[in-house]
Amino acid sequence: MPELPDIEIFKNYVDSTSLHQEIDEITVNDEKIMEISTEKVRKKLKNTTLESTERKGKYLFCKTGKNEWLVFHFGMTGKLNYAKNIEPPKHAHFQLHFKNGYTLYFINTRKLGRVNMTGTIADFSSEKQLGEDALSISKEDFIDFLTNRKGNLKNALTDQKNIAGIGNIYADEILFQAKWHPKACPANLSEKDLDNLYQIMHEVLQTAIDNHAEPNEFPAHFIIPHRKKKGICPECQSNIERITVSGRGTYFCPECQHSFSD
DNA sequence: ATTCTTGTTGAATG
DNA sequence: GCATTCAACAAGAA
Repeated sequence: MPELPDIEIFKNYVDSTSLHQEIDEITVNDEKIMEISTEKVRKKLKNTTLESTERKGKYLFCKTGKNEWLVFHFGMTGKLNYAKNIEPPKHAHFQLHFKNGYTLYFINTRKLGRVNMTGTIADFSSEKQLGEDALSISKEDFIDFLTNRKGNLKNALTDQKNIAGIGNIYADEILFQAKWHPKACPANLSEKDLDNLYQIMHEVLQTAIDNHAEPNEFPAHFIIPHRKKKGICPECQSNIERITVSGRGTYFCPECQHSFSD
């Protein structure tokens, strides 16, 4: 489930498995996921190492020994597996083979993930129009952005150009915790409401990371485990409703979540 | 069998 | 130029 908390877990995974080991070779099994040519990536990665990682929004950046960055975007079904002497996993369309015999498999069931490289994260961010990370954005920038924002609140939270990292699932969670209807108009939020929403955005994302982005480890008051047909609100036991907001399936509690401050 | 799905992009529409 | 909606990508789950 690759949104900000999931990518943070992937970052920790790369940090604890794949750093400081020389890369022997790469394998690309489907060019579709490559945003730059396989040959360029091969030339840049062979005989170097991954030295450190950064996450911004839903992107994972791995700094190489040559001072460039290998970039992963996980799409909707991307994940990583670091292993030795195994049958390559299904859909492991990109593979980094290390000289110690291990391979880092980039598994992308649906081919919506991407592999890229960049000189600097700043350049990459401007190319992709990537906004401030949701865990790094200042309260002032957050409030500035939502003040005068048109459209619905959920769409604003998932706009990667302004707040990077929140996707469909965590937007629903943040709005549930903040008790806002996903279609609420940002203009309905007072300064105090925006302040509160900012705090809750942080809390939800950090709590998810602390719980390994594993929904079945989430606190009982989270809506994510109940985000399904016939789901029951963990706060008031009402039936969770499903609607479409900005083209995405959206689950919310009609009793707890409102479009205006009380 | 049909519908839905964690994401992003670009075309079509109003 | 906007905001909004939809299709496309692809594979699998419900």
